[in-house]
Amino acid sequence: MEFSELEQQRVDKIHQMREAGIEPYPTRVERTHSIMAARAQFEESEGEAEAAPIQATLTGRMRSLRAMGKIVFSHIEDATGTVQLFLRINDIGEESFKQSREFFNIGDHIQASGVMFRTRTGEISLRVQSCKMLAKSILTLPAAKNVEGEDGEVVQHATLSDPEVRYRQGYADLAVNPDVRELFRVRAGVVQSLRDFLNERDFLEVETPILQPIYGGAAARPFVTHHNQLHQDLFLRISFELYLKRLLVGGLDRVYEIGRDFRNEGVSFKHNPEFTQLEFYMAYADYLQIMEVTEQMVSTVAQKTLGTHIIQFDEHEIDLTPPWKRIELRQGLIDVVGIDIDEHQTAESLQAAMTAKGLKAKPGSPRGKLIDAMMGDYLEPSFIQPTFLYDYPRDISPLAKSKPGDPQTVERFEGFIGGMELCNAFTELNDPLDQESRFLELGRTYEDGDEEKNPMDEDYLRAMSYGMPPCGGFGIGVDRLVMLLTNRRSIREVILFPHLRERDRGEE
RNA sequence: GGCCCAUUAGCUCAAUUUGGCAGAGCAGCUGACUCUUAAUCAGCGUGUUGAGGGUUCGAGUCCCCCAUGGGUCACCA
Repeated sequence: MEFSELEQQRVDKIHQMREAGIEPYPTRVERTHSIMAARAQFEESEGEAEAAPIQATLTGRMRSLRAMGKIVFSHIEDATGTVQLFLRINDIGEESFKQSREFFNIGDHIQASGVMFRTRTGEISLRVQSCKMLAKSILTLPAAKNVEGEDGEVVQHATLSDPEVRYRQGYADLAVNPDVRELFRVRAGVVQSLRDFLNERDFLEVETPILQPIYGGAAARPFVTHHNQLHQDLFLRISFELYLKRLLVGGLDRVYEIGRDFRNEGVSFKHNPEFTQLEFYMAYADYLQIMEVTEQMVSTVAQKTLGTHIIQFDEHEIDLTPPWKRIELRQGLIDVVGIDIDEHQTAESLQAAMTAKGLKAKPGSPRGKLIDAMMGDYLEPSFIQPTFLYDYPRDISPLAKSKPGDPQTVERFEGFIGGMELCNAFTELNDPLDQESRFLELGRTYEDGDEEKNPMDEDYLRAMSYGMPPCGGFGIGVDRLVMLLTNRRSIREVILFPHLRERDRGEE
């Protein structure tokens, strides 16, 4: 490690401490209360006439330091809160006081024992009788501080804001920005609420392979890896779908999985190469029932984690209360772009209609992709309030069941909130012969080199041939849900250690 | 991948317009101060201005190139 002069001073202190017989990174720690518990116990005792003093040993990171002659004020912070320490030379002794002043810096983890009391200004504090270093910091954490300038303007100093540092050094971001810590508590609450919701409805949580010999269940390019001993290429999964539906064949009627998907595609404010997905499959249900479950699930999660169905996202106030708006895809496109996809059964015809309307249409795209592109460009951004878009073209939905009496359309819906696609669901195709022909259809539609082409999964077809119960399936991007519930516009804000390009270290 | 913007002290930012000694606040260091919380007071600037090259008497500033980040377009269930 190379240190700046500032950092070298801290390293020198570490050596000086050891010379003075003080271990800067001791092995044993004592702690009698969390900071929150000590504060609560003290406040309770204040109400009693003859309460015994609250003796406490607290631990935390030093966040502020105000030394004035023979007393020192400092705030320490643990996961539960902050409390002021009051160090007085009379209480801890001259030698100990001197060492504290010499060796303690903002950012250090320390342990302090003493009695809870209130200062003259009324702040709950710990009158320290003894203290010790738990872990010396070398790099300085920015200490957020608000200072009023000469012109009366309040300037906030030294809060970490460079996005590159915040993402690359998430630990520093968390240490310095309390709202980031709070965000990940909300995230954990969201995941917990999702689990609770499904568990209460008799869903079984399962774990299926991440390393897969054949990828599928979505139109996306995979990451490829290799098993050395087996001499076999493997793919990181792009969805859980095909494995979870095998479980329905096996008699697990309601299953779900929360885990990581990997897609080898562009990154953006709403795409990270790895992201957290929830998928569930529910036997003896169709997509209409799944819509109802979806509304209930998302609004329940919001209620449990935020205490409300009304969320603020960007400039929008969004009401998650069921039922959500439902728009048929075909009708939505008629209303917004003025094209009836039913009148254009071939890619060529649709392409011509789009060009005539002045819409951009990538030449040579299959019909389904053109429809999908129109939907993404013109419908998706306008769906701020929760909206289900339903009934999709068959050729972009190879795993969904056709609508009765309308073989070109499948029972599929996507849910949108805040102008973002949030979830995707359908009545699952359970006819193995139809499924096989869908796979073959796809093989013809996509070029051989197109990695989005779903490879034929023979084992999946075999499973389905044993008889898969009619079911509804559902997938939701958990990161995007967290973005909505925490009002963050970038997926990187809600992921710990989001992927960034590797720094060029060639010169070191 | 294309285009635009950014990168200056540990952190947040000036100085770039018109090339002329690289500066503040916070934190840090030295000293004073026994109830502060923006502590206060007196001092100290700690830097390969993202990397490399060029123009120039002189470059943080202008030019080229590279890297990283952000935005946007392309791409993308």
